[in-house]
Amino acid sequence: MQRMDWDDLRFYLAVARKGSIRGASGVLAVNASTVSRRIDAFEKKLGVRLFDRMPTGYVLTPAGADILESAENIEDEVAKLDRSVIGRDTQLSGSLRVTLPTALATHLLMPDFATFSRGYPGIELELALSSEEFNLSKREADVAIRITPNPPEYLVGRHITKISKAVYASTGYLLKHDPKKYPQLSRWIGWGDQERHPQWVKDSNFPKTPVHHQADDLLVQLEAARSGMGLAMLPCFMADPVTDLQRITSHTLANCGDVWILTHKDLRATARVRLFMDFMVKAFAKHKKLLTGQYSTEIEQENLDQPALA
Amino acid sequence: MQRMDWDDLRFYLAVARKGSIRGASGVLAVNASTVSRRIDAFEKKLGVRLFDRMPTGYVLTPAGADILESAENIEDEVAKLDRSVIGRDTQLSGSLRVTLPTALATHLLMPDFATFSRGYPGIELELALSSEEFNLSKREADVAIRITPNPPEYLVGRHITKISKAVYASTGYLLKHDPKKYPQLSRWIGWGDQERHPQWVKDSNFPKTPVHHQADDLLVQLEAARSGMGLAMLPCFMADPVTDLQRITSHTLANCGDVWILTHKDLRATARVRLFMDFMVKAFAKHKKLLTGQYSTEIEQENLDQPALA
DNA sequence: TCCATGCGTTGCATTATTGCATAAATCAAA
DNA sequence: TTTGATTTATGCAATAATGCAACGCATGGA
Repeated sequence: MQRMDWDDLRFYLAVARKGSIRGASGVLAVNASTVSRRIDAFEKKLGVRLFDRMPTGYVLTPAGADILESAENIEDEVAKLDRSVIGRDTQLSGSLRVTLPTALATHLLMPDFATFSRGYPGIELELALSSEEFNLSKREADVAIRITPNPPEYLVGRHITKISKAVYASTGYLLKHDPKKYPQLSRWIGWGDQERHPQWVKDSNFPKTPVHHQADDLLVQLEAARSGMGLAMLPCFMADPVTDLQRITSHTLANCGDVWILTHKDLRATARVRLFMDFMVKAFAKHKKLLTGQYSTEIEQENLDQPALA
Repeated sequence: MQRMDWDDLRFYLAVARKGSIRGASGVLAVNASTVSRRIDAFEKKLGVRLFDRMPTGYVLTPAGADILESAENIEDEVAKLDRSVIGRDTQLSGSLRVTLPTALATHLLMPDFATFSRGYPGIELELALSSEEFNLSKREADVAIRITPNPPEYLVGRHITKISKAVYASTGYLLKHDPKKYPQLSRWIGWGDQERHPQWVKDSNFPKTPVHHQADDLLVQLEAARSGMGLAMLPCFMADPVTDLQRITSHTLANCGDVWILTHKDLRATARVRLFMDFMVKAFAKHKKLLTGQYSTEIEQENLDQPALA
């Protein structure tokens, strides 16, 4: 009797989710031809067609949809097993994958990561910087630094600090414009929908200033502001160290977010995870005033470590 | 990031259960060296030693024991998935694995299996004849014919018939012995423990006849009785067709067992499973008098199809 | 219509995995 | 202690799986 290769389910799941061989080959980190051939072989072994080959890609047949739930349960259980193995690891070595927002890494923490890597060369630090959130349950990352009001209950960790934003513009822009006196003549660099006056503008100090530029990426917004395109609402930790930019309002905008450092429950006992989290808590303490926007002469010193990137 | 091969878990489970590489290689149907190498590689990938290499075999480390439960959950889910695939199969083709007690196959049903195979050449009938019970949940078999008072609830099927035993001896033996008049001078061919008068003897018509021969296999008991070694308590369907043997007591011993034909809930809609079960119900109907011990002239006709095997 | 783009499959060379035969190690019994 | 049986690990040859590059096919836009 020909037995099933459990690993085929991993291929099946990737194709089912991505809807294409190529897409699946990406997440599986193998060649597309391998995916194609293994799906074919899997269907042959089962004696059932799992996917319809549409011009647009692979779509599940009814039989293929039937097994999706089981396959996902298996995936969850494998992840759990994986965490249980890593969870009892007392070695200060091995890989450690950390996910965090791009901006925090590039504008604040990169030197700290470098220091950590230098101090613990046995730990292979991998950064997962992406707009998408990596799933700690699936062990797509071991530690997450997130900006979120309240983290999910299955993650454990510490609240680091609140984070502040303020309104910035370039020195050059402010020579030609006065948003306080003539708000309608200034321009917002915004994000999200193509509205002139979205909610966040109405809530701001300049509700009458229209949005004229769109950029979903904070780094791009910062560069746009720096080039004198208009006003931008930016996190203080990013904008304060940039000498070309200055705050328009002296006070900061609170409740912009809370920074958390988190790991999965199953990983909290893992030595290198604890070590890294403790290290980062200390590192964040150094940056606290920058993050909360309490600009002071101390910040000037920080600047030395924080060259404006990009 | 190096991802886990889910199929390694199959190897891990087999070794964990069998406690040895060699034993695992048997159930996995691969060479022992493959198992050895894959376990090594798996441990290396995880960075954890799962087994201690003891002289007596492989035993789980604490870390190895940690993942056992997850691995078993995965196995269950794979089996469920497997059944769900096969459960919607409407083709009258493919493999069909049937498990049943050896005696029923060799002494009664073999011609029926042959007829079925001839009638449906597309269905690849596999017989799993063994003393151990095959697990239908794990799809070690698709259909089971079992002698059991009440089948487990997750299996569905039909009660076929009660089965009867009687006491038999060879014609030659009865010329020299008279168990009814001199029970102590006769000898039982028994099974199980090495007792002279076990419970089943006390419950029989010849409680004073001692057990002098031991054979756990029914076929061996039958052959022993046929050779004139003594009395044997045998299923009527096996002994009645053998002309050398004759019943000592005219009445049969009821409550000896109930025959069931069973399949897993998930497989009851599968075309070839239904077909086979219906076929076997009809086949059993032909054998009913033989099974229940209602010996008659009809049995003589049956005999033509039932050459004494072994 | 033509071209550019994105996707899946196929041939071929390379790499990895497997089975077989054998060696080494351990334990039980003589 | 020796012998025999059982089990795991390793060298080598055969087999199977994989990656790469090229191709065919469909779609959408100029």
